[in-house]
Amino acid sequence: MVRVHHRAPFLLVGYNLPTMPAVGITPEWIAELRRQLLRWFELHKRPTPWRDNPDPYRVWVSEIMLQQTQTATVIPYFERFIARFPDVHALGAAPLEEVLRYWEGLGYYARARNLHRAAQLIVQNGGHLPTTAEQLRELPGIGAYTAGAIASIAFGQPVPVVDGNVTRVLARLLWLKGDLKRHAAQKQLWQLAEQLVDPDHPGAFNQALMELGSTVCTPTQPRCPECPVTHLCEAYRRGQPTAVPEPSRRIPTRTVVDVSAIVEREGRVLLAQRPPEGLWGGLWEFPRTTRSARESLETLAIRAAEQLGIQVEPRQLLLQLRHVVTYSKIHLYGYLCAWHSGEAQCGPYRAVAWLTPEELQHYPLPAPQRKLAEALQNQTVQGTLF
DNA sequence: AAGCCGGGGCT
DNA sequence: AGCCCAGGCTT
Repeated sequence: MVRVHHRAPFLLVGYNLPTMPAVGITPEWIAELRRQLLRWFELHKRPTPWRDNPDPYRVWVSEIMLQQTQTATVIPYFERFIARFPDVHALGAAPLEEVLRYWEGLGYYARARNLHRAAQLIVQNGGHLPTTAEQLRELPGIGAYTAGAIASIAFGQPVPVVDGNVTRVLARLLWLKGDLKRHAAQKQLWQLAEQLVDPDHPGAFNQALMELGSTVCTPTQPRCPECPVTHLCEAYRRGQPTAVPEPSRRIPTRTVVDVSAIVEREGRVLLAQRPPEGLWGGLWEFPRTTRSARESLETLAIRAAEQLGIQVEPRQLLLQLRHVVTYSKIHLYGYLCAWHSGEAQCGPYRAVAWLTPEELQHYPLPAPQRKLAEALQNQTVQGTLF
């Protein structure tokens, strides 16, 4: 016998997939979860431009931007992007370089490249987004999560979504132990979410689950007093809301030093374009390289200059140092292999250009490089090494 | 299954 | 200054 408003009996069994509860998800429990989440969401959802006007194209753009990026960060980017590319036709017709310029600062630039490619595919197929998760999934940049999000939010399809927020909320509600990033666990979470999603309000339900995860059921400091479903939450009942989900293995990080060379000539600065794929693909940057942080600054600067193929000339060359943390390896990004009489040729870089400060505005740069460009314009670049 | 993308938030 | 976060894609 299970009573509503009372903890359902959880029984953790470990025969095959020990992360999943065998008992506890009753129809009453699900109905109460839906009711409470939908009510809470209606009261507490953050106003966003894509919620104010959820046409499929806008939902799509917002969901791509929201991958790995928080809502507050996305909003101003979304508004600028939509103002310039108001529909799929405008996006498909625009040059990639301009799309990247509007994406500048958001990171993960493959998202912009895929969005652009997908827009062109959609235009070729009549200009309408597919309406089912399965069909959406075929577009570049749309995986299981984004397909479910667009299908449920924009088209009202009763399909689930599982992202990091949903994973965390479900782990806490149902006390799911183990590494939930593993494929077997993710598969189970999708099945679970499929059972839970409200068939009458799939978009609101999915957004409610994610919104709860991002504003209340947060990773390190959950605001349980503000949570509408503590009475359904096993982690809360145990008094250990942050004990689940358990952390998964992390790739160790290393500190490296990132060196940019600012080469000026007759009021122009030297920029290089990165290869179309990989880190900062297709973006431009001041010629730069990275080296192990263990070397002395002097050695580092000399080696960096050699690496960039630039002869050290005190008045022309400025090296800006910045510490960065990468995931697992030290990147060596690109180099200029020749530098003579105003001509610069490049190795892994795709192209080089001498740009005036005005022209610099129209080229997509990674966020740290844009900051350097702005510092250069404001004449605040200091720390000359030579 | 594991690693690569790259910003921002938090401590 | 360093740790944490995370969907899609490649290998």
